[in-house]
Amino acid sequence: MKPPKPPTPQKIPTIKPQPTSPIPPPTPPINPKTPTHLNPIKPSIPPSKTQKNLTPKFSHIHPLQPLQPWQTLNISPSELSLPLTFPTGQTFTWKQTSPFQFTGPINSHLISLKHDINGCDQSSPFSYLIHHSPNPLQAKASLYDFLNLTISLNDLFKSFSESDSRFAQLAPHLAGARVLRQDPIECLFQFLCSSNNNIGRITKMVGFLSSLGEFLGTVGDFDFYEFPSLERLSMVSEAQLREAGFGYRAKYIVGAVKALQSKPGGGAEWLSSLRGLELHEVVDALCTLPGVGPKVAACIALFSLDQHHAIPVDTHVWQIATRYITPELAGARLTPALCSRVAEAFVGKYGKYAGWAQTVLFIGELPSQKALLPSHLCSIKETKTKSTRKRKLGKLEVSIQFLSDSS
DNA sequence: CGGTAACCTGGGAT
DNA sequence: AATCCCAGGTTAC
Repeated sequence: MKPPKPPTPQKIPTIKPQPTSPIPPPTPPINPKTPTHLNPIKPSIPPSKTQKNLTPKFSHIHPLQPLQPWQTLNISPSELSLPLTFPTGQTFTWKQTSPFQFTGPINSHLISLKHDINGCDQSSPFSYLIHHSPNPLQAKASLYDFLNLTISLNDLFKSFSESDSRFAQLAPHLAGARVLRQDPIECLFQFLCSSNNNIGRITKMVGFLSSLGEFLGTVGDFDFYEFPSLERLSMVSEAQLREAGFGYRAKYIVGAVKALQSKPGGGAEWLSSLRGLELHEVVDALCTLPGVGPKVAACIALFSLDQHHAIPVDTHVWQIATRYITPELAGARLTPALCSRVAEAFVGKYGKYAGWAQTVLFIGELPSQKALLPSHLCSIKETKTKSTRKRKLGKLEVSIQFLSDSS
């Protein structure tokens, strides 16, 4: 039994600009001589081992005065599942703030979404609460945009199920798994943190970056910040990031900020302007940024740049593909060339919104979700060491087979 | 141009 | 207990 935690464990006093005024460019508040003073990551996550899964019992009691009461969202559960959308690796800034509630920043709004499973109208069980907003009238529009609600998940699922019987089997268990439409800057820096990394540490790193932004409020045990602008991000040094535990990704962050700031019209505008381009142009442009390769580029493209058929090919997707879509690649290793093969195969199978299908299938592969699926739909994940060994041994053979296949 | 090793870190498996 | 392996990869050789 432990006493209630202090509400603001995460703090970067040397970095945080004045809360109310815009950042004064001539006098950046960072003292580069004292990077060791910076130690925000550790306190951000309590040291106990069992903290993560336990949702606070009274997290609905928060110190913020809500601007307005809860308001209904006109969305059905088949169009949105909170647990299949927020904690599944497309955003790391939203947190579960009670059993059926998630909270996160959308630009400078801080919003909670709640699924009321006891409500009278189960066709429209969601409501939202604006904790903080410079313009509450605009918050709803921002929320709808963020949730990508102009796209009908029902229609997509229907279409995917027609193209793929396995998807049809999976679909009922993964209804409401939605692709968000995030801010491109926020999305970029989140996925810069993701390379060769695990969810827990990515979350900590993103928490660090976030805390460079304007403080928005506290909900449950979590502090929320507006994701920092490039200008604010530029105030943190590589040394500070390394000190904070970013490892080699520290130079990616610093480098990407610089590269973006050198773009005509400013990096944020440059990034957003990619929304109108073709996927290959978007990916090429993103890959010019340090730390952005094909995988990260696809994530940014899909999760923030309206590239609905971008396919981030990671190890999970690779597993799915070799099992169900391109079995001829089974046993081969994940190389860039094969990644694009897999991506093409996904688009061939699911079409224009293949990225959404990929997201659903990816979620189905997550250990947390697998537990909820009927066993016959679960892929057999035997002892890892064995399959890895086999894969390595069979690599040459399979590559040859693949080459002869495609010629 | 395709294949490989190195890269930071921390948690879990061996 | 020490080591290995892996995690939503990218880069440099």
